[in-house]
Amino acid sequence: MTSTQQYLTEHGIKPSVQRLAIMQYLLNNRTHPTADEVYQHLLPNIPTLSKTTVYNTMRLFVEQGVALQVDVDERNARFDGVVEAHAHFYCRKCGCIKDLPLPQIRGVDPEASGFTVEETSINLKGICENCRNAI
Amino acid sequence: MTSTQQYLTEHGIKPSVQRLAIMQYLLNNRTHPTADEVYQHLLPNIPTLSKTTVYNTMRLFVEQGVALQVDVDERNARFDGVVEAHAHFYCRKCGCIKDLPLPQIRGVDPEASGFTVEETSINLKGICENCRNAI
DNA sequence: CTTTGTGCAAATTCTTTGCACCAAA
DNA sequence: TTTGGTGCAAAGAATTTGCACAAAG
Repeated sequence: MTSTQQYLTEHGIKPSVQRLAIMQYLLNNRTHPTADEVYQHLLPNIPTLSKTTVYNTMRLFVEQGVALQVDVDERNARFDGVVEAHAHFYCRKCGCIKDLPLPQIRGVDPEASGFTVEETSINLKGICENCRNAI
Repeated sequence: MTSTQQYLTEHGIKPSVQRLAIMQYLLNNRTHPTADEVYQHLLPNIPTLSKTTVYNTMRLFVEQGVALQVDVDERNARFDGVVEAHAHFYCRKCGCIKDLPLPQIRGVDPEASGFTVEETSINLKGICENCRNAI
């Protein structure tokens, strides 16, 4: 049983009140929230919280590998505290984002979960051939 | 040999000068350009072109299924005239986007093409269970 | 003390909207 | 003449930046 505080420390992140609250929120609410959603939900508990801090913290989390930025909603950046490999399903009607275990993607019935899939995208990120050779 | 004009017409798009030029650009330059890149490249030939028209046209193209919006670059929307299923590789250093045939993704050596893959994301879009049942 | 985190306000950037003019059928 | 396309200017929205204050070791 590793505490959130330990978790952050192990990843080189100093655990401030704000950072702990944001990470807790990401882990407890797996809704892939926007920066604003995180901000709105934490504001009652941390009245001095600013959106800048949420953005700063999200960037730090992504850099340190304890969060992912999900690029499925073209309007807002969304963040995910689950860093294990999995796929995302984005609903065009209500805007929700659901997790899908990877084996399910390759299964016989991609819509077994009740989703109507209209589009699938696979995006890789890294360093391209040219940039790698240029080092 | 289907002309671009026929191609647009077949998909319910009236082929104006601007629309033809934009579709030609997408098909000839498979660089997944941003709206601004399309605008800048076409401006010399169509001096009255406005960015609004580029955005309008891109939305129309995506709606009519002759272009895709690629969500791999968190800063800008990018567009792709190739609508056949394929994956994208985004280079974090130079910002280029390369196409990858789907079979390559599942192959033994994902980096055979010379890319260093740091992150893979699979995103589905459609209608979720709740929204489908709510109709 | 010294370093790092926080947060306000302003700036930046991308995209959309409102509206008027233009073009084609 | 009516419909739809184009484009300018302005608005809107998400995110970043500059800077000063606060907190922690």
